[in-house]
Amino acid sequence: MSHFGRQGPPDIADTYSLLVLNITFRTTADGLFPLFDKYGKVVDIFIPRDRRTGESRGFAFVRYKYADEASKAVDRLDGRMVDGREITVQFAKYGPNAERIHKGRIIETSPRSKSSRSRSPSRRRHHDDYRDKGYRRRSRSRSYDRYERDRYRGGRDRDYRRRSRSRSASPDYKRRGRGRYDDERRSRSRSRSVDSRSPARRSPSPKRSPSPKKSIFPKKSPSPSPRRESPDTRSRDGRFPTSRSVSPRGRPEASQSPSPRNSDGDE
DNA sequence: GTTGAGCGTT
Repeated sequence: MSHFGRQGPPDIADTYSLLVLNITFRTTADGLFPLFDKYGKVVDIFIPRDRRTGESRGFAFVRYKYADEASKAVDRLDGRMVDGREITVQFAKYGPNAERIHKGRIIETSPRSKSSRSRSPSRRRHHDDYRDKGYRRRSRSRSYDRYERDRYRGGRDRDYRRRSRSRSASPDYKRRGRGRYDDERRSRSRSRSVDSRSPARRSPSPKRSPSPKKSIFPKKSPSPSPRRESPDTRSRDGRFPTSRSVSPRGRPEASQSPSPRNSDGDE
């Protein structure tokens, strides 16, 4: 009874949906219930959450029984501080089934589901069209970003969507002066160690890679990210377990000339 | 433990 949206949509025929944005990721329906219930009769509250992690996406849907109450809640709760964050309450524009909603009320539903429902022509396309709907995460959560991209792989449209939301941010001003500073610092560094005591230390960037390990390969080192290979992976047989990295032609001599080929699939 | 534009499930 306390948990909403646990069994699915109860009845959205005579309910008004409110979209609550900007809520904390820890805010739950129970936490919003008393807040919204104070302004009207809340039929149900649903908070979409990720299917992989199961965390809230940052917004919730509050269904009211009456429009007047919903409107009041929007006017009252819109801009309210919840859990230390200002939430944004407004009428939902889209319904759960892609229906059109006016003032939180569904005004357009399945047009064919009114007369005869004997035939069910809409009984296909019920697959999990996750990316079809443009399922996007809520943010580029640090490392999760890479993790997701690795999973989907090949989703160019996804990237496009993500980049689109940069319209509100302009952190380009923050990266100013850094280049100049770098240049200046580099200049100074050079002047300092002109040939005082470290002739081999004429690196323009002593802070970047002071000790790039041993130069195993005389040249060719385009890999800025030297991913460490699992020691146990190649320790299994004492040789390179890679199938295509050994010798596609059949050359048994692979231990002498370990081709620095990083064919791990940079794409 | 983390993040922050947006429109939804059994």
